[in-house]
Amino acid sequence: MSVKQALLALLEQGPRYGYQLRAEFEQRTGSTWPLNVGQVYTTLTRLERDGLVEADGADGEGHVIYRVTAAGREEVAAWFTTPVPRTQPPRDELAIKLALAVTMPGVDVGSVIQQQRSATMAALQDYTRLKRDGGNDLAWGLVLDSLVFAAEAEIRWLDHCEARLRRAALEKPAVPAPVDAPEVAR
Amino acid sequence: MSVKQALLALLEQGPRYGYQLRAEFEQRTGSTWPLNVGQVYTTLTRLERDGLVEADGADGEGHVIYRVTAAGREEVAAWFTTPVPRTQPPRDELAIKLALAVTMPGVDVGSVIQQQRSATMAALQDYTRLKRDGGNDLAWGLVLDSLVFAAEAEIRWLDHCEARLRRAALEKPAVPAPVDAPEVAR
DNA sequence: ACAGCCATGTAACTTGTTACATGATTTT
DNA sequence: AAAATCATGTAACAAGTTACATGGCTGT
Repeated sequence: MSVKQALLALLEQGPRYGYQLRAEFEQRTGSTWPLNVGQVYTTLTRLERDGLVEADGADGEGHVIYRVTAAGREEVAAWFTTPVPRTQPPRDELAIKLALAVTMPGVDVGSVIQQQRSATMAALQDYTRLKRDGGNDLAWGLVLDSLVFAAEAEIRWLDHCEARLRRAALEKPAVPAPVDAPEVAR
Repeated sequence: MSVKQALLALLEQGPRYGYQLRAEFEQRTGSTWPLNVGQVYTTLTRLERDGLVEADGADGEGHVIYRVTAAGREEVAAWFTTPVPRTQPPRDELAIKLALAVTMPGVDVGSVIQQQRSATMAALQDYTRLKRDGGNDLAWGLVLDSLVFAAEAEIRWLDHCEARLRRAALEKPAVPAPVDAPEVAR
C-alpha cells in the first residue's frame, strides 16, 4: 500500500516518467526496498485509472510523463497528515512464528530464537556497515536508522522471549508441553 | 505470506476445520491481526492445490477436516528452522513517508512526526491496557510484547528523526529546502 | 419467530511481484 | 560488435481483503 503513495508524492514534486520515479524512490531508500520497474508502470496505470495522475506524452525526448491531478494532490496531503494506523499493524511474520512455536510440542523454540537472533544481528551489522560506507543522503540515512531501531527492538524482544520461556520452563519443567487440549470453538 | 505457514503449523497439531483454524489463530494473536474467515478457506484451497494439505470430509459432524501432508510437514519444519529474512524486510510505510517528507518543500515534517508520535503512543497505551486486562495466554502475551517493543522503537526513531532534522535546520537554516535539484537518471 | 453465532464457501477486487518482450542509447 | 543500461510495457500469478450467499443450530 505504500508504493502508490510514494509515487504520488514523488510526482507532486513535478512531472516525472516511470524509470525516473523508480530511481528517485531507490535513491531515498537506498537499495533497502528495491522497487521493480514493472511495478512502477503497473502502479502508474492503476493511479491513472483512479484519476490520481494523468499521462501526457511529450517531454522533448520520448518519455511518457505523468503528472499528479487535483485528486492526487489531495491524496498525498491526506497521506502526510494522517498517521500510519497502528491499530491494525501489518502482520509480523516473526511474532506469528514464535507465537505458534511456543505451543507446538515438536518445535525447539530456543533454537528458533537463536537462529533468528543471529540473522537479525547480521542484518544489523549490514546496516551499520551501510551507514559507514554509503553516502550521507538524509532520507536514506533516516531509513537506515529506522531499520537499525527495528532490528534492535527485535533482538531485545527475542531476549525477552527467551527469558520468559526460561521462567515458564522452571514452573512447569521437563515435559514438552503440559498444556490443556486446545478446546477451541465449541 | 504468513497466513499460509500459520495455518500449516496449526494443522500439524492435528486435523482441523476452517473455522477452528481461525479461532486458534486469533486465540494466539489476540485480536491483533484479525483473520477473515473467508481467507482461511481460500488459503486452505490453495494449500490443497499445492499438495501441502488434504481434505477429507468425515468428522462425525459435518465439518470439512483438513490434514497436513508429508510435503506440508516439510514446509513447516523449514519455516521454523529458517529465520525470517531481514535482508529484504517488508516495506515500512512510516519510514517511506518520512524519507519522502524530508525532501518535500510543501510538507511540515515536524508535524508529520508529531502526529505519528501521538498515534503510536496511543497504540502503546492500548497494548499495555490489553496486557493488563487480557488473559495471560503465553503466545498472546509474547505477541503483545512484540508490538510494544516495536512501538517503543518507533517512538525512539521519531525522536531521533526530530533531533536530526533540528541539527540539519541549524546548518542550512531559513529557506524551506535549499537542496540541489534532484538531477536523477541522466 | 427472530436474532445471533457456527460453518463453508464464492466472486470480485487490490496490491505486490516476477518474468518476459521490445527497442533505443551508451559504454566498452 | 557486444554488453550494459535506459525505457516502456504486458502477462501471469500470489496474497490478502471485502462483501455476499447459504444453511444449520441455539437461545430468548
